[in-house]
Amino acid sequence: MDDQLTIGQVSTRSGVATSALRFYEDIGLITSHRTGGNQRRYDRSVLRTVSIIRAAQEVGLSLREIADALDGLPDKRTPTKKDWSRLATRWRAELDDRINELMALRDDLGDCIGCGCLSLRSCALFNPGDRLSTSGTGARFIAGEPRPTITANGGTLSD
Amino acid sequence: MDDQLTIGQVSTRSGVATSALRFYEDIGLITSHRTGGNQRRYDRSVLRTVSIIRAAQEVGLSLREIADALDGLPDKRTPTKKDWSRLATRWRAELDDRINELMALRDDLGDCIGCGCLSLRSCALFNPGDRLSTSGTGARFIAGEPRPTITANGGTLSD
DNA sequence: GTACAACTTCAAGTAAACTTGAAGTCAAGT
DNA sequence: ACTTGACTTCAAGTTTACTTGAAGTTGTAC
Repeated sequence: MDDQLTIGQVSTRSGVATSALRFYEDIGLITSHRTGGNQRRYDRSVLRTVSIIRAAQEVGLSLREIADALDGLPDKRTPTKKDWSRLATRWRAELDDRINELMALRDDLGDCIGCGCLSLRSCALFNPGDRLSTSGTGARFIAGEPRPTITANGGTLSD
Repeated sequence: MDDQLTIGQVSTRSGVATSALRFYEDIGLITSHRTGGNQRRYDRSVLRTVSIIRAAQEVGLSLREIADALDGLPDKRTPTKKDWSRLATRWRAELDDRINELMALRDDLGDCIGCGCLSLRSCALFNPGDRLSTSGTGARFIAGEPRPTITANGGTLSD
């Protein structure tokens, strides 16, 4: 009946471990206030924020990026309908990019399976240079995936 | 003119840092032999293996999973055309799954943008339980993404 | 035959996103 | 009042996929 939720309740309802919730708070993704006895109490709106965090993670964003997006909101931390709409629109675009990348890779794989391209002369999969140049502009590597330190020369592999 | 490649040459041709190549060798993904002076020399086929490793990573597999797949080959380590075809087929299926997941998420995002579902009653994005039950069987979480330790109860969030 | 880039090993560091454990405090039911 | 589960902090540990650095060796071009 209380309008405030304990960390355990938030955990149960959101499916996110209490340790993760504390961690999110440490890095400023969510906020809480405290009881007299120093226990956290959460506003119900934290459930929305946590859901947004998880959705954004599934899109492929790092917590840092999510925090930045949330910090950029005019009225901090608890996104309004409009805020959410804007975030969703932006994230959807990133998601589109990632989907397109994966579909291109899938096509490559399909070609490889069909053409027996282990001879590799014409296989896009075996030509990193080609891949990079054909997947358009924008982020090429997903978060956490380190960029290659040396640019591939795109040389074809001889069999 | 030598048929053997130094680690630097493999790095340049594959776009993979020398430190990464040594690391791959440490964990058994690739092999080399040594010169009299203890320097690594690679067979040209290592380029194929490295390409496969990178492609598989892009699909979302961990190095451990890749190593397992490569170890499972009848004639270890350097996949033949047929091996490659089989790997590619399997990985393409995983890629399909991941793409489908992301497209479902994209649709959810699209719905959210359109419907102003911050009231959240009907929004798939805000209902982890629904998401899990609608995305079919098979791997639900990509490699490296830790499983939630507590299962979501799928409760809807009140606004 | 010497300079110098490229190589060697090994230990330690890095980053993200958390989890685990210890040692103690709080809240709620009986 | 007392028990017990839920909570607190803080430091350290975990995993993946590498990178960095130190200290020394090799290969090759001149």
